[in-house]
Amino acid sequence: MAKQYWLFKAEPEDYSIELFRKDKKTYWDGVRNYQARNFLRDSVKKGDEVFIYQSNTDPLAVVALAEVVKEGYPDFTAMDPDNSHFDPKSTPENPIWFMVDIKLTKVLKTPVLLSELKKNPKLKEFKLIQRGNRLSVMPVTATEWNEILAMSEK
DNA sequence: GCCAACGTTGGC
DNA sequence: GCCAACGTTGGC
Repeated sequence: MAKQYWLFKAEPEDYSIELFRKDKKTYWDGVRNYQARNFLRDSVKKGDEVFIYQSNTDPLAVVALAEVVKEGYPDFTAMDPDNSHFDPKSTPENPIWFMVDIKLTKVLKTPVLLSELKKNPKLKEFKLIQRGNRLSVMPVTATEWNEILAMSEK
């Protein structure tokens, strides 16, 4: 299958890029939205590339690139009562929530700001900038991927 | 199965 | 802090 591209959102309070820089590799836990879950469980494949986007912070921007190193498997934080993402409905026999593992490929020298993405006419269709979008895992087309990368290298 | 109420997300 | 958008819940 051809390589696919994704965008993962993170709030720096939850998981910052500084921490990712230290970890190098991490499990992407805490996704509690069914549409995003379906992507993680069914569509995100090993070798796919991922934009890491920081939300609810300043600046709002795509800040790093990552690569999927392990495909969807049950999110164990949903089964840990002490975890803030605990969901009693998810059990080892019947897990509801899924995660993938990613490794850091590159921290962008110049983050691509949300405000810049919105200004780019080529990215009019990009899901992230659509009004009301709340998905924390979303597909990115190859065209969008390349365009956004190019914006970072200026 | 409908839909109002409620909670959360996330930009501003 | 506000609020629009949208997902989820629960009464009927």
